[in-house]
Amino acid sequence: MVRQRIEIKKIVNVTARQVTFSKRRRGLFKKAKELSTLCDAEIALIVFSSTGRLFDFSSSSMGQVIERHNQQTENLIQLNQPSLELQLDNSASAIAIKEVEERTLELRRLRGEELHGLGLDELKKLEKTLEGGISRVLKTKSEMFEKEIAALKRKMGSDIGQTHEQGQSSDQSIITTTNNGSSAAAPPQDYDSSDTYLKLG
Amino acid sequence: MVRQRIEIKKIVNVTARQVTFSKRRRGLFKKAKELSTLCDAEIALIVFSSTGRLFDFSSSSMGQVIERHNQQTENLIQLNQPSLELQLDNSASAIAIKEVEERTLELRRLRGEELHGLGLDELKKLEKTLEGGISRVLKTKSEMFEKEIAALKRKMGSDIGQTHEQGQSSDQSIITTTNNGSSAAAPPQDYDSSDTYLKLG
DNA sequence: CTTTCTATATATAAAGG
DNA sequence: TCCTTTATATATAGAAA
Repeated sequence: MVRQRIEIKKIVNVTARQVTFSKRRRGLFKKAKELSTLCDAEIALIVFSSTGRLFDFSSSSMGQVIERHNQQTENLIQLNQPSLELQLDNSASAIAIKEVEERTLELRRLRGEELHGLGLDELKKLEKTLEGGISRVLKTKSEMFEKEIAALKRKMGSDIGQTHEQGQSSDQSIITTTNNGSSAAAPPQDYDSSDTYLKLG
Repeated sequence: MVRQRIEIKKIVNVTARQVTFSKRRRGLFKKAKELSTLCDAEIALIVFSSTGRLFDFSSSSMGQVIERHNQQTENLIQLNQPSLELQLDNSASAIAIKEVEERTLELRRLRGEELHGLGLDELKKLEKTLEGGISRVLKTKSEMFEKEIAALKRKMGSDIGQTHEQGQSSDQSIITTTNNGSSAAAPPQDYDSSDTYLKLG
């Protein structure tokens, strides 16, 4: 990257590799610290050199960040590592853990997080699932709005046409959000089969 | 660090913070990957944005690196209690099963299936998650297309001796147009009344 | 939140201690 | 492995889309 661009592949010369490791490791940790400070992010960074030496950094506590990571990704196994072997022998436990992992991966993918290994077909399938999900969520939401509106109308009818202030700020957002989600008036471009995603606006 | 040196302290302006986070996060992950490749280092990097989104990278497997880290730092203890194997297994099993249930429910909700008990806020949150997911899925998909196109152009160029100007990656069109025509992932629920929410528009 | 552009601040490859 | 120095490759602040 400097006097001569280096290719990003393993440096064969051992000495050069160590030197580069030293310098880049420092830079990396510096950047990590800056990011956590500047943007109020929670960061954990663990680095093992090729010689096995450990370097780490955590904006809060390493265990805390790792635990939070586990909660999101739920690689669960982490939590049980002391008795991992024993647990793997236990069929019920092993099965359950496997299930958790499967579902966790699927969840992450639905959140758009673990997409890199996927092929085109899988991405399309994901897309379709997401479109279906959002469609139903929007539908449910609008049903709630309709009920609310109906209830409000009943109330107004039973009153004498007076203005009331009981309306939460929610009803304003109701209208906005609903409009947003249901812009079916102007169909986008061409689609051959799917019509669901137009609801995304 | 550029037109004006910035102080390394929390950026108060929310928008500015997000932008900086986005850019620096990318830089950080890039550096981490380069270091692991160049120097054959084992790296785990976990970042939570201030809004709670997770980003992570691991040169091998996250669990593997974390476990190695734990071994070095001796963070973990437990399992000292002999004769508790059965209990551990049982509790692990119970925990895992509970996790499976939680994740299954979340999955179903993302698929738009188990929405009835939810309140407005939860629906909105779901919607946001789904939109984020689909956005990233589409982005990933279009990136694949772009790569493919670029590869094809290179090929054509070397075959015919033509020069091609790929220009900017202005393929927003791909994203919007790219809805598939294949892969039928049968959506679980009925669509017949799926236009209900349009009435509010 | 992501990305583009541009002007500059940083990081770092090389080489030598 | 760690510190220089120097010349150059990258990263990124700010503004805007």
